[in-house]
Parts: sequence; C-alpha cells; structure tokens
Amino acid sequence: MSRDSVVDAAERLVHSRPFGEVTIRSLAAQLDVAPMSLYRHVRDKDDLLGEVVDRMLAAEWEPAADPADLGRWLTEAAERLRHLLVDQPAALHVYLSGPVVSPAALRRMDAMLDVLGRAGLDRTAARRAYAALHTYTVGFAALEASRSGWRPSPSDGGTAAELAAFTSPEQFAVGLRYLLDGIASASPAAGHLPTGPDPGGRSTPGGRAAESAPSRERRRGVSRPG
Amino acid sequence: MSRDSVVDAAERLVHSRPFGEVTIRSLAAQLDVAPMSLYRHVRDKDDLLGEVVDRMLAAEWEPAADPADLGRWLTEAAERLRHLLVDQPAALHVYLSGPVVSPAALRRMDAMLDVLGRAGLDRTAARRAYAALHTYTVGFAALEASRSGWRPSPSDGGTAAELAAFTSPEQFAVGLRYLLDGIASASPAAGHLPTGPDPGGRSTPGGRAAESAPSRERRRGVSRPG
DNA sequence: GGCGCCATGCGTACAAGTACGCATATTGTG
DNA sequence: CACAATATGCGTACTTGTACGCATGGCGCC
Repeated sequence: MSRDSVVDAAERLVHSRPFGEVTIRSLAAQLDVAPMSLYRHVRDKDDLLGEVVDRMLAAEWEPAADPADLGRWLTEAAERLRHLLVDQPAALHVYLSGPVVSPAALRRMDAMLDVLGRAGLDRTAARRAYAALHTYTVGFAALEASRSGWRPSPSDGGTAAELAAFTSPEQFAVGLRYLLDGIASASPAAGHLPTGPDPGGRSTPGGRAAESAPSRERRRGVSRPG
Repeated sequence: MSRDSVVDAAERLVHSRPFGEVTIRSLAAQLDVAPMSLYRHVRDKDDLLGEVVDRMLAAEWEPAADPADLGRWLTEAAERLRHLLVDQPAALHVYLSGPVVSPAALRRMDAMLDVLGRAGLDRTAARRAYAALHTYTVGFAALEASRSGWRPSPSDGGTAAELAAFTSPEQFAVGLRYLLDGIASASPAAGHLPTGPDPGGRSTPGGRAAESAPSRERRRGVSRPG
C-alpha cells in the first residue's frame, strides 16, 4: 500500500459513489485494510480529497476556447470550475476548506493571470481581477450546490421561486459579465473583455443558455457542502 | 424547556465559545438536560443554528449609511454581511448549508432590491444584481474564513503571499466595485452606483481601508467552515 | 547469522450528530 | 375523577473521523 494506491482507490470511490458514502471506512474496505491503516499514507481525509480533487481539476480546468479570445476564454475557465465544483461535492468541500495550492490549481491560476495580463492589466490589476473572478465562481458554486435538491418549505411564498433564479447557469453568466465589465472599465488600458451581446438585457430569462455552458448539467450524490 | 429557551441557550453558547465547542452535547449540558431532549424542540443542529444566525443577522445587517447614497449603502450592506460571516463561523455554516430564508434575511433582501430599484434597475435587473452581489459576498467570506489561520506550508514559495492578498478587506472592496461598475453599465437607466474614487487604481494596496469597514476585525474560534 | 530499529498495519477508544422507541407527565374528555 | 391521547424527556446504539500506542516484519549493520 502506498499513498498513490490510496489516492487511486479514493478517486475510484469518489467517481462511483455519492459523496456521503465516501468515508474512510468504506475506502479501507475497498482496499481490504483496516481504517486506521490509511493514516500511514494520508494526513487526514481532507488531505486525501485534496489529491483526488487535484486530479479532477487537472482533467477539467482548461478551456477549449482560443486563449486569444480573452473574454470567452475567461468565461469558459470560470464556467468549467463552477461546473466541477457543483458536480463534485468533494471538490467544493476542498475549495471551501482552505486555499487550494495543488499543482493543477496553480497552473490554472497562472494561466488566468497570463490571459488577464494579455488583456492589458498590470500584474497587480490582474491579481485583483483574478481574485474577484475566483471568489465569484467559488461563491456561486457553493450557493448553487447548497440549493440543488432544496425543496421550498410550504410556508414560503413566491420567495422560493425568486431564490431559485439566483443559482441558474444564466445568472452565473450575468454576474460574470458584470465582473468582466467592471474589470475592463477599471483598467484604462484594457480592451473589451466581455464577449458578445449582453446575455440578458431586461427580458425574461429563458432566452438563451450561458454562452459556453458545456451542454447538459447532471447532479449526483449528496449536496450538503458541509 | 421550549424552542425559545433552547435557541436562547444556543445563542449564549455561540457567543461565548469557539464554534468547535458549540455541540449538541455541550448545549444540553448547559441546559442541564440530556442531549436527545433538544430534538423535541429543534429539527437538528442546523435548524438551531439557523435561528441563532437569524438573530445575529437581524442585529447587524442594516447599514448606517443614508439609503439615498446608493453605492455607499450597498457597499456597506455587503461589507456588513461579509463581516458577520467571517466573524461568526456559525453564520457562514448556515449560509453555506442552504438558502437562508429567515425573517431578517428576507428583510435584508427586500431592502437591497428596493435600493437597487431606486438606482434605476427594473425588477428583473435588480434581482440579477442582488444575486451577483450576494454570491460575491458569501463567496468572499467563505474563502476569507477558510484562509484565516492558515499557515503556508514551508514548501510553497511566494505563492502563499500572493494568495493572502486575495482575501484582504481591500480586495473585497475592489471586487465589489467591479460588480457595481458592471451592474451600472449594464443598465442604461442606472445612475452611477460606485461611490468615490477607484479604491485602488494600480498603485500599492494600503491606500485606504474599505469605505465602511466597521473598525477593527476580530477573529474567534475554529474557522473550518465544513 | 544474529540483532536492533523503523516503517507499517491495526485494535481500541472517544467525541460528535442523531435514529429509535420507551417511559413519564400533561392535557383533554366523559 | 378515571382514562385515553398526546407531549416531552431520555437511554441506547450506530456511524463518522481520528488519536494513541502495540505488534510485527523487513532491513541494516556487525
């Protein structure tokens, strides 16, 4: 048994069972060892999940869009992280547990800073913009995940419906555009970052899905991010 | 024993002990009853924390700024929620566990929608703007809380310092301004929402603290939002 | 070839949330 | 006042993460 073999097994478990069933004990059973044996190879459960999530991130983060198309590339990068976090409760858990400094996360950050730099932002402005985008993305994913599967209690009136609209893919795109707009207008040298027409002027929502949403969204496993 | 008395005791406990020590068992001890007895009055621990957090929110959410000063009022509203969430792990936990529809939360939402409406946004645009602001605020607080108390592992290089800057009060203000800028520019009729000069053009940070930060920040108790 | 040491696996135990169902108390009804 | 129905407190037990320390096995060195 080695750290790698433990992480491998954990990865398989995460991909094959609802998050609520990913426990140290079930993992140990899968490896046919006693639960406490795992702790010779990982510091604790979060350490283990961190490794697994790094692999998922490495496989999913990179946008397919042309990096020269700055706005679209940034939008897709945010969209991909959001998708991963909502789709994989383990990933959200890791992102909410502390700063993520795994290799893939650092590569992603560097790539985004690079693109923001090419948009005309200096190093400081790029960092600020990245931080704002990242915060918004993780925040949105956290709220969306915690809401999915939520049934409005019978006591709430129309409020519930109102809240549901807060965590739609369209709303994510809208907020992202606000941010990109604001970032561009704060930086004199920045070219126009947002791509395409306003994703929803003032008409009803359902008009069109988010520009780069990778088709259908699935839900899986337990949501509760805590 | 009644629901109210349980919530009262829980509130006292939350205010007097680190979050990690706020347990059903310690609460039961405080009330001098058996742990399971509490479950006659609250659905589960989250239900209980929800009540407590509503009280905290009710006491803290309302900005002192003049609501006519739209940008400043909105900024302070966001700042106050951020402060509460970072300061009180219980509050963050609740906000990350599901939609918060407690009375104070609904009052706050209505007030914000109202101010956004006065800024010239129609109902739909106001909702979108509110959702974006709310997402950003909760997201920022979640990241800030999970980072506070974090010690960069000796292996990380300058990355750690870079990350630290992501969750400073200044950075919160910067991102908020991006959003308000973007919101204003997306709505033809909207007056200028952001207040005052750019909170940090491209020079070094320390220029000035967030406009309405309520003085000194404290930290208390365990942070891990899990 | 023998001996000691560290790496590795694990048995036990504890604190947390809470499901389940019993027992007592309280209230409503004739 | 007697009895039923309901409300309330709680003992027990299960699941989870993980601290602690024992035990064994393989490896080095003489």
